[in-house]
Amino acid sequence: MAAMHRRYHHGDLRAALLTRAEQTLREKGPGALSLRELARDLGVSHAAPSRHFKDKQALLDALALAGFDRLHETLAASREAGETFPDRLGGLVRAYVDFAVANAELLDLMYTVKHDPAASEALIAAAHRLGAMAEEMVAEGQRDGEVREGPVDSIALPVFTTLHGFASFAMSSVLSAEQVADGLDAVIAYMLRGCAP
Amino acid sequence: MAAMHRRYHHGDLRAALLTRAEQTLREKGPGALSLRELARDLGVSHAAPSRHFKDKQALLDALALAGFDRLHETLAASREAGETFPDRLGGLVRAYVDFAVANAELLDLMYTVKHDPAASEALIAAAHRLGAMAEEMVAEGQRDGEVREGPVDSIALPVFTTLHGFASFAMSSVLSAEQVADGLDAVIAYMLRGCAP
DNA sequence: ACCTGAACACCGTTCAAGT
DNA sequence: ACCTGAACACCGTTCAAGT
Repeated sequence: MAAMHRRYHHGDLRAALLTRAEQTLREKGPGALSLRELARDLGVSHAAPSRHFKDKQALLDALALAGFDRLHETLAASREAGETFPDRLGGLVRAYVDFAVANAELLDLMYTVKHDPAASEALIAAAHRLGAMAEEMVAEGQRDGEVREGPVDSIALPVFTTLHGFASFAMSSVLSAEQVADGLDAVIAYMLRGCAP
Repeated sequence: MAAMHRRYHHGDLRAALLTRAEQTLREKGPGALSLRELARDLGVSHAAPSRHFKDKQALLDALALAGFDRLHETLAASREAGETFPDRLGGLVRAYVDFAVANAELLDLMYTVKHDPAASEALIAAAHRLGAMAEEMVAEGQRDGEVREGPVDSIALPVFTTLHGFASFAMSSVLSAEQVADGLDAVIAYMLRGCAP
């Protein structure tokens, strides 16, 4: 085993790049993210990352996609807990906001305007999967008579919109941590008024 | 006048840099924004911009700040038109969404997570000025009995949040132009339910 | 005041070559 | 398959020097 010591990278360079990239994204911001530094940190030549990501944007896209997966898992888990529609909605909002605060730079990356429209297809699909969760929750609420009738979209879209808007304010520090905590209940109450039969 | 021809820049390099920067931001995206190219385009040495912006981030901040000013003007104008609260709210939403679609990259820049918390003070203040507009509108609606009673913030914050969330989806192309147009009325109706007495 | 020109330390990307 | 090393064309920032 000493023979292959430091020859090739330890197994999965791709995963190592993503992990390390997210770490520096969180600690030093998106501006400090450099492929060359990443390679240096991982003890690999600066050209090595290109085997796994065709360019820097491809790494950023992969990072964003992984972020959507994790957010999706988190929200799905929150949806399980909660007997009533208000409980489930409240749980969803809190989970989304918590993720936004804990992963501000990543969430920013996830929703950043892509100038190349074709490249963002997978990211848009991932966002739609999130929207679909809101739809399911609303539809379930309608079946139980806890949510007003009408096209699911006409309620799920505004709900998802408010959810994301609040998280967006929280992550961009337009709202302080205190304002987020203080405003949360009012926002949830308002959302419930918008959903009420 | 031929004597000063091409010696110094045409009067206001600072303003020229901002104008040109916003143009390339819109046309080629934020990744293509380079100080050196900007200087080249304006026929000035690559070190000249540093006289007006201490670094690249300072230029981006100035750009974002100017964006907030323009958005503020646009929204203030939309608020004048409209006799009833629903009319004024609808006008505000449409104005914000129009701005978001027409200036997606700029709005993204305006709300981008700044890793240096101190640097973004002025930007946060600008966002708060926008929030204050929502507060005024809600307070006015309360006086006229068109909006439910209670602390202004408990209604204005969710309203502003929904507003921004929808614009954010529109600009990040999570929603297509069609989905934005189709969803607008449902979102406004939902907001009004959240505000209703 | 405002700008130039050179210099420095970085980038991302590509490509022949190695194992 | 996976990585290296050198090369290329760019960056942002700084700083003496010019007018």
